[in-house]
Amino acid sequence: MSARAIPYRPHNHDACVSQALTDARAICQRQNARLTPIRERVLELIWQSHKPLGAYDVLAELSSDGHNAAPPTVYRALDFLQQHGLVHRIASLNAFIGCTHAGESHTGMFLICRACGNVLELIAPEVSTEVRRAASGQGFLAENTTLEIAGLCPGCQAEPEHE
Amino acid sequence: MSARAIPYRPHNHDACVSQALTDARAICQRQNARLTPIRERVLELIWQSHKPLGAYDVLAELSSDGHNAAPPTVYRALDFLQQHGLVHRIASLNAFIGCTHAGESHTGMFLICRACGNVLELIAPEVSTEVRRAASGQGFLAENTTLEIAGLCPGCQAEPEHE
DNA sequence: CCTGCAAATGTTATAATGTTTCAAATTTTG
DNA sequence: CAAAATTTGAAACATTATAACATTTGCAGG
Repeated sequence: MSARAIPYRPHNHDACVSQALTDARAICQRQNARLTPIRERVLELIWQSHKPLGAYDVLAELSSDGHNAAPPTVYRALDFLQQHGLVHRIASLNAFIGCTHAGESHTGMFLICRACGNVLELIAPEVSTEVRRAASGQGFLAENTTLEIAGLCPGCQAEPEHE
Repeated sequence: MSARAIPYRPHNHDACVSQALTDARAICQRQNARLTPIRERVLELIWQSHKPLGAYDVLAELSSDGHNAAPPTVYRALDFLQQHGLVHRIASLNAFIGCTHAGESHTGMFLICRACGNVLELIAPEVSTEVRRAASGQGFLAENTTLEIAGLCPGCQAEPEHE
């Protein structure tokens, strides 16, 4: 898997999207899962930026496509994409973001900039290790970790308080 | 601050509640914050168990008190309690739980049992350290961490799959 | 080919969670 | 006490998510 762009920095985002779609197709094929047009379109919409998108935002985009969709359509597509590790849900925002580590088994950790809204997904093995250790120290069997960190990205620390 | 009960194990829960209320009064006094009757009642309700309670659950309890409250009443009380570190919001559950470390400055980590629904709040300095390290490794200024771990508590691992 | 099953999608309605707004009451302060 | 600030009441509304059931589509086996 190739080097990854940093959300906060300018980059050719179209490349992110097409890479994500290519990866997704491969992953679904490998898993015998059907990346139907709707699902692919939702994935593409989610990937429009590195800012998480709400389900109803996706819905609105679909509508402006001319696709007359209802909420369940979107939620079902998102469920599918989550199940196959293609998108993540950000619980603290009720929103969804494309997985930048699809295919790799991982527990994501999300750095959410409260100023620009971009989110960086990070794999931090040392964090995962300590989390597991802390849980098992209590005899707790950890299955699923939600780790979301709100704050300021490098760019927004530099120029505080304006778009 | 005294030893803390473990949610998963039987304990005199009334003691938890009254301890929490006593602590809360002291903390609010110290901070010149007004723990009004509604706020105190909401805190008490949240503390009824070690399972997180939804805002509308609190609302229902208030109603059965005879108190005819509307949603904003509950959300305002919960905001206040959060602001003063007396309750936490569990983002992955849209629910609230009493803080078992009120007064101590901390970043909570929550072990959520998917079987019995109890939640243990944990302070794990090594985890916090690694989280900070991972964030600042990206030049990210971390302000607020959401760390919620779903899984099975010791008791529910022992007797799998029944109430 | 076609038939029948399973998976996916459409459609309508509704549930669950959370906020805005403005008015009234209460508490604090000068 | 009077003015200001905080808290609460109340109604409406916004947002997020799911339930239930009908319909269509893709596909395997006869």
